[in-house]
Amino acid sequence: MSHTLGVRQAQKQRTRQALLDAALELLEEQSLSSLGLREVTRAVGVAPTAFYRHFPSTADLGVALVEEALGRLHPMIRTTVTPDGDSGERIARAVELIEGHVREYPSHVRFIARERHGGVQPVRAAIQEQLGRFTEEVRAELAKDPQSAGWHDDDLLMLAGLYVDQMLITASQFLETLDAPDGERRRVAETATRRLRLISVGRRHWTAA
Amino acid sequence: MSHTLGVRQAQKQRTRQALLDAALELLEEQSLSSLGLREVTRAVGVAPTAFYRHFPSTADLGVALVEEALGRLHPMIRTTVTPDGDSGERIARAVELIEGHVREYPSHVRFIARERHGGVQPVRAAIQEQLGRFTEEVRAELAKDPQSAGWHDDDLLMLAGLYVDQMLITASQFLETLDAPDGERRRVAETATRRLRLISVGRRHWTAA
DNA sequence: TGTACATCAGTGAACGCGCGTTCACTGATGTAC
DNA sequence: TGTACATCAGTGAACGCGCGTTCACTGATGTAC
Repeated sequence: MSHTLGVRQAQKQRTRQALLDAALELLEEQSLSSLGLREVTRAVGVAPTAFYRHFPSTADLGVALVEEALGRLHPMIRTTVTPDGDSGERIARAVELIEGHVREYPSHVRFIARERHGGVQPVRAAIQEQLGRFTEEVRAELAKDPQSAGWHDDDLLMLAGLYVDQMLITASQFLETLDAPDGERRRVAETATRRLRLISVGRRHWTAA
Repeated sequence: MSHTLGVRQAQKQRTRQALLDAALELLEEQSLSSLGLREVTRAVGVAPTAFYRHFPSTADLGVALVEEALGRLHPMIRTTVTPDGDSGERIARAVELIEGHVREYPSHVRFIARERHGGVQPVRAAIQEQLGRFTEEVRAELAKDPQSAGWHDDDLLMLAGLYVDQMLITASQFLETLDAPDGERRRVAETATRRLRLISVGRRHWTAA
C-alpha cells in the first residue's frame, strides 16, 4: 500500500480539508442550516465556485463533518465500556476520557450536539446512524461482561443506549465549562460520575422481568 | 381583574401570536439561526416592517417561543415526579404524559430539542434557564419522597437532572415516531420505561457516599 | 354625546448587500507513446 | 527523456433574488374635555 497520492490529488485533499476546517470553525457560532458556501470559501481563500469541486452543497459538507467527528471514535467507545477494573475505576476512566476528548475536539463535539437535532435532515440521519452503531458496539461490549449474565438482549440494548446518551450529555456539559473556572468543570465531572454510579447500582440490582 | 384589552391591544396580541405560530411552523424544517424575518411576515400576511412592532429580531422571537414552549410546563413537571402510587405506576404515568405532550405540541418539543444546543445564544440561555428551574422543581419534589431519606442534596440534584434529561431524550425519541407505525412508538415507550425502571432500581439501592 | 387631538400597529417604497449557481476559462498535473 | 494531448482543481465575471433595515406615511383606535 505504498500508493502515494499524485500532486494534484494531494492538493485537492488539502483544499477539501481546509473547507472542512473553516466550516467547523464558522459553526462554532451558528447552525449548519445558516452556513453559507461563500462564507466557507472566503475563510479558506478560494473562489466560491471551488466549493463545488468538493461538495454539492453545505449539507454534504455537514455529512462529511459527521464522519470526521464520529467515524474515528469507535475504538475509543469500545475501550470506555470494556469491563476492566472495578466499577469505580471504569467510571472514573470514562469521565476522564470524555473530558479529554472535549478538550481536544471541542468544535467537533459542539457540532454533533448542535446538529443532532438540527435543521438539516441528511446530517441528522448521519449522526443518528453513527450513534446507532455506537449503541450496538456498547451492547456487544456489555454482553461480554460477566455482570450481564442472564440479561435479555433488549435490556442490554436499553442500557447501551442509556450509556451513549449519557456520554453525549456529559460531553456537552463539559463543553459549556471550557471557558469557565476549573471549579465548574470539576462539578460537571462529579455529577457525571454520580450519574454513572447510580446507573451502575441499578445495573447491579437489575432483575430481568 | 375584569380588565379587558382595548381593541388595538387585542389586535396587536393576535398579530404577535400569528408571528409566533408561523415561525414555529417554519422551524419544523430549519434552525432559528437561518429563519428570516421576511419568511415569517410573509407566512402571516403582514408587511416585513410589522415584525419590528413585536420583536427586535428573530432571536427575541425565539426567546418568546421558549417561554411559550416551556413556561407553562412547570405544573406538569411537578405532577410527573410526585410520589403517588408505586414505582411502576409512576413510571408508566410519566411515559404516557411525555408521549401525550409530544403528540399535542410536537413543534414546541422539536423547537426545544433543536435550539437547546442551537446557534442562537440568547435562546440557548433561555432554554437552559427553564431546564434549570425544572431540575430544581424535580429536586424539591424528590426531597418530599420518604425514599429520599438520608440523601445528600447534591445527590438529589444529580437524580433530578438525570430525570429531566431523560424526559427530553424520551420526548425527542417520541417525536421521531410521529409519522412512523405504532410499533415504533411502543418500542420507544418500552425502552423509556425500562430506562426509568433501571434508574429507579439504582435509586432504591443508592447509598450516600 | 360630540369634537379635536394623540397614539401607534401596520404599510410600502427604497436601499445596499451577500447569497447560490452558471459558465467559459486557465494552466498545472497526468498520461500515452 | 521528450513531446503532444487529456484531465481537472480552481478562477472570475455575471445573473437574478431575497435579505434586513430605514423612513415617512396612514388611518383606526384611544383619550381629554
